[in-house]
Amino acid sequence: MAAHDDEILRALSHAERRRLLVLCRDTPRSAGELAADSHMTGASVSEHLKVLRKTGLARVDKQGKFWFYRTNTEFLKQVLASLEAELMETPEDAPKP
Amino acid sequence: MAAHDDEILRALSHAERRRLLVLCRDTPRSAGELAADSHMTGASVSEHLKVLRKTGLARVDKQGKFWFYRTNTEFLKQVLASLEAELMETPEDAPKP
DNA sequence: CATGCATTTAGGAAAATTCCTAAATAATGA
DNA sequence: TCATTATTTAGGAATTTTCCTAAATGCATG
Repeated sequence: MAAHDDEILRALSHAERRRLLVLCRDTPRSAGELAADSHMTGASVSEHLKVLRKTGLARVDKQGKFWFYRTNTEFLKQVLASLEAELMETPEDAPKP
Repeated sequence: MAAHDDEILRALSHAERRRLLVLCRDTPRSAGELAADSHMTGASVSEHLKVLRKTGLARVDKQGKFWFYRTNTEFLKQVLASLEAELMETPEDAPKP
């Protein structure tokens, strides 16, 4: 977990964005569907989705008028694993090169 | 991981604060020791320590002139576990009440 | 091509974050 | 008590975040 990954953790530190990640984890969802399910404006949801995209936590698949978002589950797993490694692992736990 | 815990994740989203948590994880460290080891001002380190205190991620033990900080490892573990649960768990994984 | 729908981007205001220097507080010990 | 050391808090500037409304873009279809 390097310093430049602060951005990824900051992305995870907002409840709306975590909610979006969960919604798009198993099923791709269109931006409109996600916005409809939110207390926020479509524009605001779109901004949150942009943050998730930019950090690599979500990907978008444009199909015609619709933008389908899906969580990048593998990457998310890696992020959580390396956060845990950084914070909890004792030096001996570190894998040998 | 409830909405009000955004603050905790935001605290984790800064490299300096994660660094402080690791330094104080196994050995309590005085604020001065932590500041000496940082590229930042003592005042700035103190602010970061305040954030860690406020979120419950670290605790302080005042011994005379020195304030010894130590990471609240148990709580940190819980935070990481519940973050993972919120993001990765399928509904069936959820423990029965 | 014109219209409409889905979505994003622009612009902007309010609030929060980050970092610094300087000043305040707390504890020690001569 | 006075000076010294350890640390925090105050104050402030620069930057970022968050949310909104309004305007722009992309795509499909009559």
